[in-house]
Amino acid sequence: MDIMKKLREPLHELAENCGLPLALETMGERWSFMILRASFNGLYHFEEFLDELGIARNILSNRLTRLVEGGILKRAPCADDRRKIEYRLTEKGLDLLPAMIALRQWGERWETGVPSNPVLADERDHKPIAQIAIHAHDGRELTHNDLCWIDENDLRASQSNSRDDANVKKLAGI
Amino acid sequence: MDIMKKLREPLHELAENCGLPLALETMGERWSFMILRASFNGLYHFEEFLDELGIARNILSNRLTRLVEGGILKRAPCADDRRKIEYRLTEKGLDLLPAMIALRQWGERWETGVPSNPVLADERDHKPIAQIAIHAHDGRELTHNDLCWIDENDLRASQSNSRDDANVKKLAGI
DNA sequence: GATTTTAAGTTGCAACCTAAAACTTAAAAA
DNA sequence: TTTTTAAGTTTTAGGTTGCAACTTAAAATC
Repeated sequence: MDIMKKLREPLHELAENCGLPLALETMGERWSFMILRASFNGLYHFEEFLDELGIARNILSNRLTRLVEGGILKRAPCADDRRKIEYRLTEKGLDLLPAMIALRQWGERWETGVPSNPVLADERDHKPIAQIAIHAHDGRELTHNDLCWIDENDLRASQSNSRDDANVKKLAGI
Repeated sequence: MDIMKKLREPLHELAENCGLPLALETMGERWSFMILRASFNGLYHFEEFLDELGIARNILSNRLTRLVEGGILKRAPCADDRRKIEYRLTEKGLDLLPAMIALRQWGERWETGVPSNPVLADERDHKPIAQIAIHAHDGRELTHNDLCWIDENDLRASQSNSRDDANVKKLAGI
């Protein structure tokens, strides 16, 4: 049945201790983020995605299947109409919101001519949300200059004393 | 010369006022984020990317060209060795770091068996950075339940008084 | 100075994936 | 009972990816 198999070499085979290749396994596909965005905007059904995205039927079918297999969406037969199937975000899917907003904000900031309307806001006071940023454990905002890589083992060991050098590597290329 | 043309329909034609499709135009390509990550890790040269990523030569060549065209990397001939070319992150490229870390953290959290080592930390105190999250303008952390869409026009108009309903749309599907 | 090696690409080709349109199946509406 | 709707498959053409071999220019080595 499933004629569209995934024979591409998985990205994550190559990079051991990093979540990024794993994340890209499903979300790095063309259309994945657009489908996710449509889900966040309240679309549930196959034909709705079809109309909204202008994607081909077979590709949509394939991508939805992959998102379901990846645990990002869940399929649920519709109670009142047994032809219909609802695609809904799982907790795992909902948890992609910060990444998606970060990408969206980046696109707004750097790609020309995007007035960005409507705007994502806090429901409490209706003010636009802050830019997604990197924060230290105590809330200070950090830039790429403030970051370094440290080895998991040194983390546990050093809690406050110990020599300061250990396996600290400055984030290069910046 | 450039035999690999981009004939795919651009994603952003379909979705007017949103930065996401624009962002995905370049970063939605397979390998784009992996190349970006390699750049953040201090790789500059073609052959370095080749060894690190296990990508095909021609694909790497094509992706680097697109990233340069997209203003995310810049090409710079190497001063001391005129065979070499350095690919370096632009400001626009550096600004993708929050989105990339958000994706990486998501991958770590949800994809099984990723011990995630080394860990990204604050250089000042060597403590791991916080999870990337959505924040209100005043710093409160927000979840998808706290969000809504508001129309740009109402934003300007309503500053504190005016009727509260206007064009506020709850983020659905959640 | 001639030959080899390195760096960064191109080119050719087979396998793979995508897109558009037509077809299928089951359930609901008319 | 026939038509319409929802959600897929199948077919087929054409675009994309990946591997290996080739190219070009500059540096290193003999």
